[in-house]
Amino acid sequence: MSTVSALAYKAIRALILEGRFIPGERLKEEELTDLCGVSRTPVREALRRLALEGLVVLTPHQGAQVAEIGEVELQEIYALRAMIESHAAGRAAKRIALSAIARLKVLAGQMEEAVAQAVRRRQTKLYERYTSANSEFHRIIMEAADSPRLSAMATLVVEVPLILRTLARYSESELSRSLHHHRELIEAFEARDEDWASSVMRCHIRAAAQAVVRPEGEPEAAQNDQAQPLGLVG
Amino acid sequence: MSTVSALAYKAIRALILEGRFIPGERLKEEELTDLCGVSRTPVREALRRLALEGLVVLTPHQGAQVAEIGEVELQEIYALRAMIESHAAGRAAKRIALSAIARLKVLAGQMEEAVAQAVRRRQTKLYERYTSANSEFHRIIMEAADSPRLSAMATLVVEVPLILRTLARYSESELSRSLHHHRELIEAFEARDEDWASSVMRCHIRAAAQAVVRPEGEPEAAQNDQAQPLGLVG
DNA sequence: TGGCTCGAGATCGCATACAATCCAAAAACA
DNA sequence: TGTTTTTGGATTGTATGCGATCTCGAGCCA
Repeated sequence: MSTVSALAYKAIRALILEGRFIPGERLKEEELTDLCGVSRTPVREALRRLALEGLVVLTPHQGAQVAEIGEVELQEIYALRAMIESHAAGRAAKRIALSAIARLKVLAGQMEEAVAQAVRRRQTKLYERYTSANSEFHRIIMEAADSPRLSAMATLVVEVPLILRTLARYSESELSRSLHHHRELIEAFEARDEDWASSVMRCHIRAAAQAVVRPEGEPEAAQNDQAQPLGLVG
Repeated sequence: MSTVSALAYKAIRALILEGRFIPGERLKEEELTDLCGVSRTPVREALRRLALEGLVVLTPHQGAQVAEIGEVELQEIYALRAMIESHAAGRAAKRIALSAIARLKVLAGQMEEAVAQAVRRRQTKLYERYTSANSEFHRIIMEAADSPRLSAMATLVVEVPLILRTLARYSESELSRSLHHHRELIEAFEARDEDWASSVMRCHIRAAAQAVVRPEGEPEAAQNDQAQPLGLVG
């Protein structure tokens, strides 16, 4: 978009998701004005938009602050995410193009490779390769569902948890299960089985919900089933 | 709220829902400025908010217009509504207070009475009594679900169809079914049966989706199963 | 006559000035 | 010394001015 307002929106959103502002922190308009290099008007519009998307909360005459998310709220959000994404998967099963399915296979392969490599090297960070592939995987399915409103709802529940900078700490067996979910989803799509796809996605999200932990949580001593910190995996 | 911005939001929203602006009509900021008695800034904020809620669409440098909804979009919306409200009913089953259930019974009774009266008098309009009771019925359930984000999503799909000024044209048997759904829902709540409540609500919405027609549709000759035009019934 | 270009008017986007509100620290009082 | 009041600064809310962009019709050319 060519509008300055959209620019401010993206900038502020990025700042929040990068953790430059922590949950609960107050966002002063003038401060953002400096950071974004635009005037207050577009900053205000961006804040209003972010508020409706749930990333910030704003109280009249008191300004905006980054949304705080409690444990129960996080569970609520994951429940909604399971609802939305499973619905999307169901719709996608009837509509997704063969080329899109092919792309899903590539992505699934990339994730498997990334995990295998991380396990081999015993390294704890495979964020980038895994999560970017994972995001695209989910995005493709959401697009295939072909329901703009559903997409809008998805961003509502997918992005908000990110402000917590939550990491999913997956055990090796959990990781493996997640990878199998991806493959099973693809099979369900190829079978054009709405119900199957929907069910697998529901499992996938519910399983992910079990693995989210707070970033300040210390990396505990590894169990024999070694835990892998990741970005959001679900 | 004390802010002028919120006032403008409510005013514009009311104008749209009243049909004072028809779908596709352009909303000029200055025009709204006059109608609301405030300056352009709060009007702009209101329009931005309405855009995110789906009531208006706005394109850069071209202003806002009331959202237009096609037939397929309407079906999409009802599918989402079924998803959202059935989920809400499920959550509500586990949480709803007994006092709220009591209130639901009263409302169900009122709707039954309204329908019975309308059928007796062969009158075609029972909008007000029925629809207000119906709205409260659904609102209570949504509140009992105790999930703010879910509520937000609900307004997204409940309000948008209203700009079409759609009427549900229910046959007497369909009306009867709807009333039975209400009672069945209440029973499911009393049984604290999540799955039952969810399923009934899904039926309720899907059935409603079948009965929505455009307002400009002429009132066809009544079948032997006499059709009752109503507001949104589902 | 039909299509294209260009320009005037209208409208929007952004910046800025002013007013209303809130918060916190200091002062006054019990 | 503890509590209330007041007052100043900071911050948000609202109005308005200016420049940018778009729309649409008149005029021009083929």
